[in-house]
Amino acid sequence: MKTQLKKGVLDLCVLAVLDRGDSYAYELVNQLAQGMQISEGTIYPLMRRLQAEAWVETYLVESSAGPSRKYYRLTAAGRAELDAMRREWRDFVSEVDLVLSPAPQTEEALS
Amino acid sequence: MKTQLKKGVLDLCVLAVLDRGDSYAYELVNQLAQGMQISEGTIYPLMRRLQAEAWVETYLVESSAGPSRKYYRLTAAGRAELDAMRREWRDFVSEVDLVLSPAPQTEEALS
DNA sequence: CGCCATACCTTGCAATGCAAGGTATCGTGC
DNA sequence: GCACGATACCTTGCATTGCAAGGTATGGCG
Repeated sequence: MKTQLKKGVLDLCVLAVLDRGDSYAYELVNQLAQGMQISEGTIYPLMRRLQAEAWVETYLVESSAGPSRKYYRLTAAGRAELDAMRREWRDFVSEVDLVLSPAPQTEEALS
Repeated sequence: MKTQLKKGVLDLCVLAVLDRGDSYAYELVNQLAQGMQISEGTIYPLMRRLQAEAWVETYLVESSAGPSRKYYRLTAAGRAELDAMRREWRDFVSEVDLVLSPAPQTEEALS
């Protein structure tokens, strides 16, 4: 999957996944990696940004099969942002599809 | 419109517009700027990239209202690339929409 | 001649995805 | 006990690309 296309969409995807239930970075990578391809080097800085924006908050949970997991939970602000991003995404897709669709030829263009 | 979302889509949009007829950078900006917001600082490096990939070729046309225009014409390779990019775009949108759609809850998740 | 629109272009910055590499914890097998 | 793989965290440096800001040149108009 083309790297550039993902820019600006991964935030949305992560928030959407978190909206279905709390999770931690390592798990998020594995979930999203199935269809989207995303690596650890991407997710950790990303989660820091989301937290810096106060869209998520964290809590530690000890694991019986490795180090403690840092779980992320959507905040109210995060949920609001998710809604806004969903709208932006829809508008963006519409806009691009409009450009991609064959333009209705004008009368003079048909000569 | 969010800057990051455009990354990787502008190539596609420009190729799609050129597929409807030759054009020059200054005009492309004005056309795309209506819905997409794109500036000159973006288009000129972009056109150079497209040309470097041999997806477009150029020819000069003198204008009666300013300096000569550098027209861009899609090459056969450019048209093939456009088709490939259209498919990538569709797949990408499907993938993101899949993540955004509420996941079908599994039996155990419903406990 | 000055000014605006047209039309070209470059430089430097910001954002972000990723590969590569590093650290620590836990269970399993020897 | 100890090596090893899986789990889980993290950082550094690079590549790509959109954009603001600024620069140059042409042609028509007052």
